[in-house]
Amino acid sequence: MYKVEETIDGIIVHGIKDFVPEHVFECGQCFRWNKHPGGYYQGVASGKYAEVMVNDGVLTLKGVTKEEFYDFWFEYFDLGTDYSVIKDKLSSVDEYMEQAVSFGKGIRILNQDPFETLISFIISSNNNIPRIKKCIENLCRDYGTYIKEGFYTFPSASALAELSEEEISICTHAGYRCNYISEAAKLFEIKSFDRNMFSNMTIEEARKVLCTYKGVGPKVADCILLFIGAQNNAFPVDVWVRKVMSKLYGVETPKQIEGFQREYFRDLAGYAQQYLFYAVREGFIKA
DNA sequence: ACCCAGGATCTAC
DNA sequence: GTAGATCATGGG
Repeated sequence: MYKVEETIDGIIVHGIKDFVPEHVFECGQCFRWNKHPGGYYQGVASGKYAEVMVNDGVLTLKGVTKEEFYDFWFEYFDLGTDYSVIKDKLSSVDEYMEQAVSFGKGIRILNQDPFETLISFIISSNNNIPRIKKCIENLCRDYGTYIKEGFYTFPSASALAELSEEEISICTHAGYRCNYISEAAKLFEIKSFDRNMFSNMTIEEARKVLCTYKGVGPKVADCILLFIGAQNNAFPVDVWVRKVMSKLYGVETPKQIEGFQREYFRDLAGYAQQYLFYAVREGFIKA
């Protein structure tokens, strides 16, 4: 399906479709990838550093071996999913979706690390993306493992669990969320979760479990379910999506939105949400 | 000084 | 079960 070749400092993958790194990394699902002046994205996922570039159907991954690609990056970038099918279906839903999909045509929903996603989206609540990224990078620099100059792993649950709230506060400046981070890390040590566990539950059950972690409510729970790749029909509703739902579709309350998106987007709700969120937040769709 | 950001929690009804 | 106040932080 894909042809993979090793190079002197990484690999190249042929036959790539529907993959624009800027769309993938800037659409709000992850916080630890940044554009390098050299034109590629660099970042760390699950303890592994990579440089990412896509040109004419060829994915270049520097710092990655063939083995690491099959063991990890293939799933991380969701390369087993054909986004052409998803985009065709969503584009035919209505004109807003057609616009949103055309704008974010290179989005792929990543399969991210559960604990990192949990903590990252706890930090995201009532916060803006630049600050979220700073909080997370501070956390990684102080309590993650050094990889190379300027790059660290995301801290383990046990590393964060043994910190005081004050230590977390001094490090992150995350305000009242420091208590949530501390409590969630401690609970995760006792009661962890993964993608497989939540994909074998109904979405309602999975949400209920996630909301037992302090700082996780309905919106953050859906972000976690979607961005660890457990539930493709999770539909996170933040201030931007709320605006879209109100102005484009005339649904207001959380219950109205839930009922509408389920019926309207079905099993593609998560993808629909992400195309809409990206297009609205970037000002391509006015709402 | 005020408003906002990928909201959640706590309290009161 | 649901409306309202409150929660730290930094940027506009």
